[in-house]
Amino acid sequence: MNAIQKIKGFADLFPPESDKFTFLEKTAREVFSRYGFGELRLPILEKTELFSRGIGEETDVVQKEMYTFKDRKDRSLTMRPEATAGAVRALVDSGLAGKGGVSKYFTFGPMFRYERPQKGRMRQFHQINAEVFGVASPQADAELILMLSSFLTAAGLTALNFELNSLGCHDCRPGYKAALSAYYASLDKAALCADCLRRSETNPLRVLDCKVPECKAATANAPLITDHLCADCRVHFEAVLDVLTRTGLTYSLNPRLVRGLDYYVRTTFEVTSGAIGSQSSVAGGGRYDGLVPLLGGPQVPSVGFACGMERLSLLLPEPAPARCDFFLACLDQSALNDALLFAQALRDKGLSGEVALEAKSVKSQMRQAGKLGAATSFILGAEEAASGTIGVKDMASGSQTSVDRAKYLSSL
RNA sequence: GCGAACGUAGCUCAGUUGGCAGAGCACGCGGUUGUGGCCCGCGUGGCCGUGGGUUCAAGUCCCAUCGUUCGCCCCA
Repeated sequence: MNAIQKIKGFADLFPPESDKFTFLEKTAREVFSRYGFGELRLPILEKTELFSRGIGEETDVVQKEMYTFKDRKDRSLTMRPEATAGAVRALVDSGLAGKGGVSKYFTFGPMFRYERPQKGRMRQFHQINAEVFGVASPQADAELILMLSSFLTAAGLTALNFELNSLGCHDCRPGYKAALSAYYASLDKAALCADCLRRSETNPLRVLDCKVPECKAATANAPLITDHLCADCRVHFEAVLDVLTRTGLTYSLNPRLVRGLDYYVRTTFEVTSGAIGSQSSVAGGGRYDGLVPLLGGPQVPSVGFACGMERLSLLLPEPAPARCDFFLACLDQSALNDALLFAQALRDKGLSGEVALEAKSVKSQMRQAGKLGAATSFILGAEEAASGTIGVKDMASGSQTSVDRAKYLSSL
């Protein structure tokens, strides 16, 4: 029989890789709960329309990256490519959106995008998301960014860059886009790369984020969004920055920070690392005040972020091996059951360890005990089985004694 | 969707101008009665990614295909 392989861009996570994911989730839970966030568990499959409407029909994600298929009743369904649209749908669906007040949720889970895999980019990847619904204030943005920062710090990730920008709102962004288009029109046609020539029509903001040196040079003097913000947007952005500055968070302003999803307004931010290859963004987010109404709900201002677990995981050190209190070596086939029962009793007392499940040579069993880093080895052979005793060897010193099994257990 | 590199033992990788499939690690057994780490000996383990082609002969050369990796793009 031929073996069946996993599909491209999908990964099986074994320890210690899976331990890193568990650690990230545990850390996120602890930190987020200090900020009053509750866990939201969302479906992975949604109606396709949720994403095409929520993320934006013209975005790359919707145009060419979604896992979309028909179900048995011919409905178009999509494996979620991101979490925010689903979270908003859940909010509206459940009636919470109409209730007023503030809702704060985090959610973990897999996302799916049909892209060419590379370092830090999988077709199934995992995010930690947090969303705040119902507050328009800049303090909500600032608190969320601080929470993200606290989480990353708690996870031991410190060499990260925080970049912030404001994309303006539906009042001031059109004026800025017009100024930008006028600027591109004034440039020599050869000044931009082929991609950017196209983008200057389709997505003028994206040109600012191009990494091609000629484009960087050509846009060096381009008008900046931060010079075109309306008064409200400017005040909002400055309030966010004021809080972050006063907490001592190191950040940089990046007026060229453009995010690929249509729904962002005002504050946007990104956290990057220089240590994980070309997919350097480990977290990103921003304010999306228009999304809830776009998905059929009332006007509910919102702000959120997403963290890429695979990318964070690349920055995490190898976790320490699990503590091993004991290894129970069994030297005689006939004593295997007694060995297992003794190990069970030790584990019931809260100890961690392993027991021989087959009677291999003493040497190999002791080697295994050493390899596991067991603090203590127990040795159970025919002699001990008959007399109700067991050998107890301290692995660090090598000294060994014989004890009565029942008495030993009751002394723990 | 585009580009480049790479697929040989469980893992990391050698393999010459085409000529009997290799090492290290890991695993198993042993180095005098039932005791780990260091050291030593022996052993298990391979459709050389897959399918064609060239050749007396292919891991090696050619074509195709699948997969992996790193970029582009995009984003977390």
